[in-house]
Amino acid sequence: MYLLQTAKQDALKLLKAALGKAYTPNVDDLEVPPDTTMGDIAFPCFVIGKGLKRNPAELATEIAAKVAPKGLVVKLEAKGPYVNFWIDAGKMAERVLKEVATAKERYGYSVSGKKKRVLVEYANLNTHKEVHVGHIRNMALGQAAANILRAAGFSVVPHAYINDLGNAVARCLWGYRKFHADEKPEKGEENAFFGEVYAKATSAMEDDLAAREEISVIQRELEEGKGEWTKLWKMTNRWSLNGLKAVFDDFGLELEKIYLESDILKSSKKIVQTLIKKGIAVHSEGAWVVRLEDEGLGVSILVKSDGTHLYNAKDLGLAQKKEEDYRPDRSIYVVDARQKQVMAQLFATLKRMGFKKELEHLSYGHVSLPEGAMSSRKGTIIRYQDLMSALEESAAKETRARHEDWDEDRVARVARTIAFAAVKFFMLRSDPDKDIVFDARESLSFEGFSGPYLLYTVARCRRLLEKSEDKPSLDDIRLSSKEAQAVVRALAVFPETVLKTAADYQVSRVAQALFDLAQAFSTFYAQVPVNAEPDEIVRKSRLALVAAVAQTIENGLHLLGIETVDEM
RNA sequence: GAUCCCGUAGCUCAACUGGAUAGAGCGUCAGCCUCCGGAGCUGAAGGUUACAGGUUCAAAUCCUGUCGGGGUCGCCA
Repeated sequence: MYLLQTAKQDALKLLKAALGKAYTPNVDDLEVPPDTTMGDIAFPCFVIGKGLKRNPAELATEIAAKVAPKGLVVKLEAKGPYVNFWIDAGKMAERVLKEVATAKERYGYSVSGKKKRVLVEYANLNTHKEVHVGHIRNMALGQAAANILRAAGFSVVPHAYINDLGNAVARCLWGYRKFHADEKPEKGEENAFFGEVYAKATSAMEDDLAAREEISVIQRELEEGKGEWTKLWKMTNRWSLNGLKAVFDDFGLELEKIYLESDILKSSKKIVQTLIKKGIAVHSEGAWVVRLEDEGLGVSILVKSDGTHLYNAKDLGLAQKKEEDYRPDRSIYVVDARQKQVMAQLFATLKRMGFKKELEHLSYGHVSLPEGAMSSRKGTIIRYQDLMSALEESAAKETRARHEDWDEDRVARVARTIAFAAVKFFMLRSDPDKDIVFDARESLSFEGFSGPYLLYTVARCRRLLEKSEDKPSLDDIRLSSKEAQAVVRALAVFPETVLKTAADYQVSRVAQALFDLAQAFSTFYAQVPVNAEPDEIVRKSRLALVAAVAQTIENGLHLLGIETVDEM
């Protein structure tokens, strides 16, 4: 058990002793006071005050007077309607530093997930389209969620589902033959190339009924898997998939499996047939649909009137395939918030099919630009490759200026890490469910609440340790300054942050906790000497603190899918 | 029209899910490198939490309404 949990248990014991049978408090009743001068743990007395028909402030005073501090709690005091508990600062520092030193790269981890198997579906990109900043948010979020669940003791299967059929693909093939026949995109340019073709095709077919009919024919041929169009598709799809896989590698995604729409279409069709037989899917206006109006979910179209299948149908096949492959306890879909209804329809349909697994839609908000929504027509899409090279270039410039003696290779390597830290942190630092405005200028600034700031903090820690002639020591820990204690406190809450986040996927909380820790450390660093401290025992204690900070920030960043550097 | 989400400092976001004095970053202003990395630190200014009611010991948070922004609503995902 981590320190803070133990301390809370100690506080609970005292409360139970004071309250007797009147009320049995649990961990959720405890809070963290807004200010450290008010202690480390707080128990509000409003609820029990109401139950006992007593004034909460009086109750708090009574409770505080009734019991004497014990265990990790060294002091308790009533302040208004709250009972506040202070944790023994010395013991806290000692235990936290030892916990970090013992657990190392697993500090913050737990076994609460009991190895339950959780599927995390994310990075659902489309072939024949481009990859842009919106997808970056998806990839960053999915990766972080998977890592955090794993840290909480779940057995996680991260995987992607690639849409490589469907109307968009047909549209793109049509445009390819019409405008770019026989062209082959250069390696690394596949996504951008198809993005352009797709955009061109879309505007060309807009007012062209004949074109729409042609595209519909193409799609049907693709679904049947034969004919000239399928031949062409096999080639372009390979190119496109290579482009997507290059992005996955570049972004550092660990996907255990990549499902392709084209592979599961067959079983999807079968499921639709079964649904029709069972009467769950019905014929309506030429299409096959599932009527979900009574659940307030409208109508889910599975098969269009031209006979081709929609994603609602294909996702059914995918769900079944995943069930066969993994028998998960829980399934999480990381999908854009705009598809809330579609996801709800999918879950509802699966339920009607008899699916009993826990299904969750981890939805995330839309990414827009300061000048408004991205639009391929207006040419305001920020492509993955373009953004990353701009960030890397900017980081390289800064790095070069700081390290004139570094060769270009080293500069590029570090710049790359900084660039990824910047973009991933930017995507993860705000509440997933909220829309965000992606300001390229801000993401290039590398200051303040940013990934590079955290890398910088780690680098400073590493240099301190490297330059020191001593090793950190845990034997006799002396950290009396308030700056050091603030750092210890920030270290102590980290495990709870991870655990909580594994439950609600609010990944931004981890980003925030790391920033709080880094800020506390920066203040400590500016105010308190480490290597220049004359007293050896104090010096070695501070070194231990520095080591713990570096370790914890690194752990947290890794959960967010961010690598660190020793120097920058 | 129906339905869902959102509205907090000039800008971008927090606020432990109903708790104590609403906090950060950017930007602005004023300081800090003869101790370890200034991608940093310290401080200041900046708020009627869109508005109006209501619920209760307590509301940025819950309810109702108004205004404003966005998403979705039968063949694109």
